[in-house]
Amino acid sequence: MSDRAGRLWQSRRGARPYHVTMSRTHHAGRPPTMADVAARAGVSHQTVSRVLNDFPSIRSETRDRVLAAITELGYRRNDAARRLASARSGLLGVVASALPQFGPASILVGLETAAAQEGYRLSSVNVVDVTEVRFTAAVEQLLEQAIEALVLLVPHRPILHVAHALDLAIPVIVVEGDLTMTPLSAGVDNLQGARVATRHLLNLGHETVVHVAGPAEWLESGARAEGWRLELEASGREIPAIHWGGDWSARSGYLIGKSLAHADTTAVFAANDQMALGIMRALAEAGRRVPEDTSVVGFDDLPEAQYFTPPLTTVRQPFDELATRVMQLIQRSLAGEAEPRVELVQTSLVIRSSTAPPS
Amino acid sequence: MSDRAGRLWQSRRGARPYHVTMSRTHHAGRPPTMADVAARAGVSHQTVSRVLNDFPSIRSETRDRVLAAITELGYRRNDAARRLASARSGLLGVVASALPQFGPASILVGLETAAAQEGYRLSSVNVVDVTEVRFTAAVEQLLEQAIEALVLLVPHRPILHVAHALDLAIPVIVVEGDLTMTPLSAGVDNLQGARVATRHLLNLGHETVVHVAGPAEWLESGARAEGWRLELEASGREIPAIHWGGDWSARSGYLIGKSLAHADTTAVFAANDQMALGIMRALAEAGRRVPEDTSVVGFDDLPEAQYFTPPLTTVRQPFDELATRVMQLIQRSLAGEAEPRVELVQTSLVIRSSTAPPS
DNA sequence: ACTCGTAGTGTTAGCGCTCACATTGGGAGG
DNA sequence: CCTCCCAATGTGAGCGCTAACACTACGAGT
Repeated sequence: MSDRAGRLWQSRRGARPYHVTMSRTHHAGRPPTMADVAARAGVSHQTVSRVLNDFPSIRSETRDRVLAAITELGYRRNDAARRLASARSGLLGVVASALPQFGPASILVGLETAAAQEGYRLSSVNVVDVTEVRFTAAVEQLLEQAIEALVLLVPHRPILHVAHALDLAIPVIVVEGDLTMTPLSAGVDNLQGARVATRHLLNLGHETVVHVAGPAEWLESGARAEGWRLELEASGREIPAIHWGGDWSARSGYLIGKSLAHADTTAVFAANDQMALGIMRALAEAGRRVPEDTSVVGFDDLPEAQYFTPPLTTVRQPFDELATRVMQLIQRSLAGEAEPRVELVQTSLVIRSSTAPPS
Repeated sequence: MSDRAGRLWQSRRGARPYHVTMSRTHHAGRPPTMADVAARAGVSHQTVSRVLNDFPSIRSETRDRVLAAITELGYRRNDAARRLASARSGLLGVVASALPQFGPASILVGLETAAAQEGYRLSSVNVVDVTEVRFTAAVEQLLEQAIEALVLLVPHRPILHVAHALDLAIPVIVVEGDLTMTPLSAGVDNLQGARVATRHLLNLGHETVVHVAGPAEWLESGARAEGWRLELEASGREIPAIHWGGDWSARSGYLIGKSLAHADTTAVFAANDQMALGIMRALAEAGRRVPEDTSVVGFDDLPEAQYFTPPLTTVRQPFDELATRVMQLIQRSLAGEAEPRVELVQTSLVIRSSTAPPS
């Protein structure tokens, strides 16, 4: 008999560095293998394998015997051996750069769900400081795991150039990045979203709209700024200088917001909700009311945005749908479909109380 | 010759289900192995292995030859084979349940950083709907990957009982959970934080404090409610009924906040910042000013909390430090130290403008 | 009766690594 | 000058699984 029934086995042999020598003698405590299960069930190891992999032609009585043996021994399949023998990892690699942010985190969770439905799992790495070295190391680490596709949630322009230069043999899907640079990409239609936001403010009667942009190296920043510019241009309005220096944080919005609190700014389009929050705070402290004196629009539609003071008019990003589309791209590409493809997910304007006609 | 130099290799053999038959014939396009590198460098495969694993006794000229061969062939180590042969995964498993939330996401990122410094990698699974079945499946999936320790970022009471019953042979670290149930756990000192928050309000002169709790099945909810209760009790104050029904979201705070907008509530302690935001919104809509009519304290210190209207007084959680402590627990346990241990990270009260003496 | 197909199972050979041990060639110590 | 040791490298086995193919029994078709 092995350990007590139902014990969940797990080797602890491994708790040492690779180079430390150690006897390989099979001590009684090692986790059971397929051969152990096979012996106990009175079948061959291959039959055990077939049961575990849901092959059709197994007598149900045999299957039951195998399953019973598995339970009795507390057997658990060794994923490393499986991957090695099958030359399949079933793994999708994800490199992310701002996981504590609502957007990336939501996409990651959505992707994990979508991947699970197709039998894939995720292996993700968060790159804290986004440098070429760190990024390459992250990709390298994922490739050693034999990921079958790579998803890039790192919308930094320089990094995407690096990614492009890697020239991998697996599909690479860029999410929220430059949707023209990589064959496979998916993203929110930032340009359209920014145009709609700007148009909303113009329709309310504002002469022009000021834009507080995100960090310049993020591609979304560029797309949103471009959408804003295009819409102003299309309406023949004056195009104010872009306020750079934002880093997505409320704090940066607050800092920029302070400089915005002069009388002739009646409408602000912020590149995300957090910065919009900071801007509204700065305006309030300067004695300017939102929306009476200044209208503010954000981008993202955070769950909290509805409860800001005032509730924020913003552009909603459908993260779950984006995740689904990414998974579709991966599957198509894995199935051999080679054409470049850009999945553009549409945003929607959520009008709340932070926007009003100029007074 | 192989492909053009520098090409990053990656097998595509795998893009099919496990049971689909396929020839194993070595086509020219397969990724290079250690043997290929060895042949090119004119050494044995073992020497290549030693170079890759930083063994000391390698002549530097040999090392250079091997490294050159690796670069020329675009060789990349096969992690599955490595794990199988070494019986080590170098993997830490993480089960999380609310990744898009700031707290869990921050801990995960911090843990990934801390783990990387010790040569470990993370394999994480997010459990979207927290049921026993889903949770067990997540753990099972991680165990198949031969994780060396398991971190539970799932502070649901029923789930932790399940986890306890699993009886794993690897260290299990519960983060933010019941710090008495599992031998190894780490968390923020919710009780202390809640007491300090409550005391702050009492010190301002409030008669008593109302508590809006988080979801009952989350252990943090209980600890924060308990801290609040203890502090009121210690001061001999009336203990109002707890407002349950919150789910951490601003929306739930808003709903509860509506019922709070009657005149005799002068101080509210919310179990997190988002709910505090919702409460403040509801109070504002009911014509009650914060902090003049009602003081509000949150918990978390989200980066945005400082820019709420009014800026929120709240309890800061040091997520990064928590992650570091978790890693320390893991290492101690992996090193064989067996005693139960609870790492309690101290919170700090951040006083801003949402609290004031009653008027 | 004799193929033939097929359901159900077993046998064998790797997958690409690391481990343990074997082997070589100097340089230090007697 | 011979031994011994150790640095530097090689050889062989095997980790636990899946792929490919072999095999058996049995019922259907002719």
